[in-house]
Amino acid sequence: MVRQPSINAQHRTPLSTERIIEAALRIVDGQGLGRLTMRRLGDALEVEAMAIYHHLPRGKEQLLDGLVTHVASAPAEAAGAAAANWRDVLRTWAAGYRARLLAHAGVLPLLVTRRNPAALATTAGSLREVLRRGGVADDTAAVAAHTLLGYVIGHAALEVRDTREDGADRAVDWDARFDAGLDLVIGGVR
Amino acid sequence: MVRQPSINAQHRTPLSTERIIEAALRIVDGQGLGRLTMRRLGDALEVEAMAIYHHLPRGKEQLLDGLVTHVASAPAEAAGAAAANWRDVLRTWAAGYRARLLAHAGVLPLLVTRRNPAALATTAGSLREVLRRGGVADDTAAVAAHTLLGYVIGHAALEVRDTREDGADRAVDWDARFDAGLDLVIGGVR
DNA sequence: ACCTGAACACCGTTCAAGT
DNA sequence: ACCTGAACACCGTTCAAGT
Repeated sequence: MVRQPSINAQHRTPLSTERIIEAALRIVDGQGLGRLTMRRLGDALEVEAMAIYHHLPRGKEQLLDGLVTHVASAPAEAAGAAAANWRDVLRTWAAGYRARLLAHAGVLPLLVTRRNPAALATTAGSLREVLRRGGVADDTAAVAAHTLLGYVIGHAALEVRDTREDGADRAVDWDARFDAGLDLVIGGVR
Repeated sequence: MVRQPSINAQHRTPLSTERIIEAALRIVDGQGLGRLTMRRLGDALEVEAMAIYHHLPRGKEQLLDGLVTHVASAPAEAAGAAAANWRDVLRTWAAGYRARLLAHAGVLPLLVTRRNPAALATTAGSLREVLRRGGVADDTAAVAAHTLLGYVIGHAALEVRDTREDGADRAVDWDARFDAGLDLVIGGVR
């Protein structure tokens, strides 16, 4: 029998980096990036704000880095990319990545900063890998990977801002728009 | 003869929205967005921070909106776009817009927010116009305009973060990378 | 090891007051 | 009309102290 730790006001389930990042993401998704403060985050975790520094010594900077990693690190699955059509693999990845960015739109501004460059590099690298395994030349693969990743991020930015057509207030079918642009980008790779 | 207002400690050249925005952009470009505070901006303008509110009643929100408009509103020149090759017109616009975004990289996070949607809409509209005058069908033009604008913004984001290749520390030739991606996007439009 | 409480140097913004 | 000064309710972070 495993000894259960006694739970009371003093000894709660302890904080962890994961729990902190998840709580922070919940605040950003629900209330926006501007309302993510160390004090509010502490409240959400039922802890004093200063307790967070014990787990994230670099403070808020490290917290934001964690959010970027959590949202932006979503590499394409290279498994079986040689067998399957690599265009379909990239299309599937792009759809998922777009959904991810839109679900956490509040994190988008952080993705566009100098912070935490490794997060996006991993994702970009996985796209290159899919292309190379699909038989695309190295140079072309590098260009296509960055073009595709840039397109998905930039398009998500336009969607979030809901850029209207031409000043007219005609609504845009963003799903169709994204797919058409995606075909344009992926279709151009050879 | 026009009467010159006397200039002394009391009656300096008065504040204006333009001067405020320009000073703010200088701070962002030189020290980063995080160091743009109303108090520091006041210092730069040799005025108390509270004086700014007289010109920007919505305060910092309005200040940031102004920065976005100043940086992101750079429409393509449609003049003579029918005569000239529209692909060249778009290529030239893209190069200029990219340079603009990189010169004011600190503003990039603001471009990716819900604020001030009109700024980007104008730019997107001008791209559509260039395409339509070049004889591209309406639907295709709308897609291509958003794809191109999304690509340029997203690519600028990748550049600012200096996404390394694949985890290796091999440096990327961003100029060449951008041009190649641009050809991919523009070349795909028909 | 993990968390708290008080304190410090900042923020954005309001509001009444000065010229 | 245009700007100032004091004040308020917040920030992020430090540091010594508690358990």
